[in-house]
Amino acid sequence: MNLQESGEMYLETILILSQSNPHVRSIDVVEYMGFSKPSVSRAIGLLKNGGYVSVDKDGYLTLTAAGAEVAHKMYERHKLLSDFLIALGVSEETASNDACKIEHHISDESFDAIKKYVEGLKKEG
Amino acid sequence: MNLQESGEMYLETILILSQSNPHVRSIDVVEYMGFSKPSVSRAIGLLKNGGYVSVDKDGYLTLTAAGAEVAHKMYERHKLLSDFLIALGVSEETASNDACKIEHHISDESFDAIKKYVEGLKKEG
DNA sequence: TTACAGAGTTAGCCTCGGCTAACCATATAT
DNA sequence: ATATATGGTTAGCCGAGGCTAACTCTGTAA
Repeated sequence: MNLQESGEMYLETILILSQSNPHVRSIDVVEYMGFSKPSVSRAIGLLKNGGYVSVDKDGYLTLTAAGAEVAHKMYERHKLLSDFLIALGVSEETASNDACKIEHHISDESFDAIKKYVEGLKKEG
Repeated sequence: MNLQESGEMYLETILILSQSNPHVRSIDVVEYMGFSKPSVSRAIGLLKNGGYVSVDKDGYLTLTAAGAEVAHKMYERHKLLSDFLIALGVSEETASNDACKIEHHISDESFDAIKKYVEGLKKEG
């Protein structure tokens, strides 16, 4: 299975929800992402099939090691790209929206470069 | 007609080709983008239909005012985002590839913020 | 026990944007 | 005059990823 942008978004969403919810179900993903139940159902099925998510008998979703790796990568990118845009004067909402799109398209090389830059900014104060 | 990412790419490509070619035909777009003739044919048809491109009797493509506006916007974004990434130490090739994707997803607000930052860098030298 | 609400699945539709195969039209070269 | 190369179009396939309608469970409440 080749993870597409949408797959990455689902994984990141599960991670985010698991930080505030004791359990994450498909219906939580439905509410968070604003997609229909069948869309989420299929997407989760594909991620499960691809070894990114496991689903227990109660319908609780857990990220596998592979899924967690992707989710954390996207989440880190999201936070850092947001911070970066905010540092340049962009509003929080726009920064978050843009980060959400860019995080799936940027290369490791570019992301790492931006990361170093942002960390440099922090040190300078 | 709502312009998608792919439409923006076609328009930008026509602009780029028109800077080095006396005339731009669909076949030139085919070679530049690496897509099949039918894919380009349909895409150009849609852009023509949407009022972004006009095609004369010899098959020469011209951007309309609306098409040129989009193309220049994308081209400016592409150049500036590349420059920016290069300034952060990213290789030219990666910078260009990433710019190519980001240019379609970033908001005006974020782009303008990055633009100001890059222009600031230039002044500082 | 019957009914209803909540969660998930199945079936099938739609758009976007690639693709191939095959065809058409024109222009040049034998 | 016929053959071939070039450029473009038509028809139709495919995967990704949304959607609705309608179904199936399951658990709780009347």
